[in-house]
Amino acid sequence: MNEVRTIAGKNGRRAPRAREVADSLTRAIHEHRLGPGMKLSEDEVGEIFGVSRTIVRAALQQLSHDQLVMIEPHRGAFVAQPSVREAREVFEARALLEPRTARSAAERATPADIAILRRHIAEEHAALAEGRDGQALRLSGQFHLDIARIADQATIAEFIGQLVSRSSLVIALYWRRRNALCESHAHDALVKALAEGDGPLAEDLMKGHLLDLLSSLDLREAPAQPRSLKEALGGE
Amino acid sequence: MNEVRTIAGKNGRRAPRAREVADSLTRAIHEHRLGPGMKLSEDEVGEIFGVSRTIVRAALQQLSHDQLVMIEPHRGAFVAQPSVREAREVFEARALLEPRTARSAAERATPADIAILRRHIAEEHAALAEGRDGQALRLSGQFHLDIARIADQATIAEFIGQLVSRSSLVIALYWRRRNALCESHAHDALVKALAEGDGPLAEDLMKGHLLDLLSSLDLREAPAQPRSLKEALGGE
DNA sequence: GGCAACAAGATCGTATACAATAGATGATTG
DNA sequence: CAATCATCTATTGTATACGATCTTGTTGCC
Repeated sequence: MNEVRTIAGKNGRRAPRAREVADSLTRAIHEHRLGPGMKLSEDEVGEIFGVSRTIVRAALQQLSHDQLVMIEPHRGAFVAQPSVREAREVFEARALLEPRTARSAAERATPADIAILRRHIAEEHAALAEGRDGQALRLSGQFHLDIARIADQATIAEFIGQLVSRSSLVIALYWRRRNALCESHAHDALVKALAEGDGPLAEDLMKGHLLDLLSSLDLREAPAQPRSLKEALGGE
Repeated sequence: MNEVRTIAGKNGRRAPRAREVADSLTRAIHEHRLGPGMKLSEDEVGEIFGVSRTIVRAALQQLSHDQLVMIEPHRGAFVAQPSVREAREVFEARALLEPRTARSAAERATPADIAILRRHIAEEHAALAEGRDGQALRLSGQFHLDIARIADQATIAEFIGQLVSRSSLVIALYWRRRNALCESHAHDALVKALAEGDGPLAEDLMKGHLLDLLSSLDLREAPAQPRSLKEALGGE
């Protein structure tokens, strides 16, 4: 848990630091450097980022609102461990939101938007090629968020952002096959549809892509061993 | 602004108080006792509820995440004033989520669920009859949230809860005709469809209901005079 | 008379200190 | 030897204190 500091190095400006801490933690969760069930002690996190517990608490509350961490009263904050049921719900919500949003995005996408998407996909491929699986996963989620933003729907984008985050936890818990490459092509096809302004196709592709993602999970069994802290240390 | 204390009276238990404060404020906003643009000073709110600024800050941050209040750095927290654009986004998101959710609810609703819905509708009518418009509005929103819960979709229910809250602000800003009765019948029809387990009908009714709601707003003009604090006081 | 610079006041941002609770450790007893 | 209970430590919940920043009222100058 000691390689989380990512952004924490310089605290040159005195901007709202809680946001920074929350973002760092969110990123760490997205990249699977923090796994489900890990305890986030206020003192510990505070020391890592060089801030007071006040800031850490604010950050953890934010993450709690995004359902990324569970705060148990008088116990502490833990990275969330979505149940099978929650996992299904997350993907059902995505199925409701994302296809139609992809269609809107296709109707509005500008060449600049397409360029950004292609760049993110390229980064994702590069990360995968270099074995930085965590970053690849995060960028893969970023792609979905980009589409929502292209659709020019800030509210829906916010929801999708939360869902993508939670999906990252779901994947950490229920992922079946480790060769995650399959979905890259789905993203490529989607970008193509967006570039051509083909709304209905984009909607269909997104719907199928989400179904593929869901079917690549193993949601029939128990939480795939909810790792406790000692287990995390024991594996080392 | 001094009739907000609703729940604050007795602080007998020492449960997580930030949640209580947040809930009270949320309720006050739902009932239009706190209007868009009102300033929520930390000291003031803290004094009203008899808690420290620490608690108030946590509560305000929660509301900020729900987009119910805007926190401007070094300025303070204000009840949000959704722009025309945000107002549209809120209803577009609802249009994506609620109809399908209503369909699911129709397929799962138990007699007990229907009873709860009918009870809430009855309360809503009663509140309207007695001129307690604010509570009627809140209960009207509660109805939509109930449906999401009946659909057994906690995640989507959470989103709809946020959207309903924001809708309350939108209504405060852009409501055109004051005779709010029209929608009651829509709710009655919806309950009927749910009771009969008619999913497609429920979906259609919900879609139409949301369109009606949207069309009863005046979203063509500027923020319908974003009431400043002095205006709020001047009207009294 | 209007505008700009300055000072005073208020409010927020953060850190720290204290109180309360949960969990662990060890002793004690059946 | 196992189970239970008391104490003790570690961590969270809350309040308060201090420093930073913005707003506002005033003053002086143009």
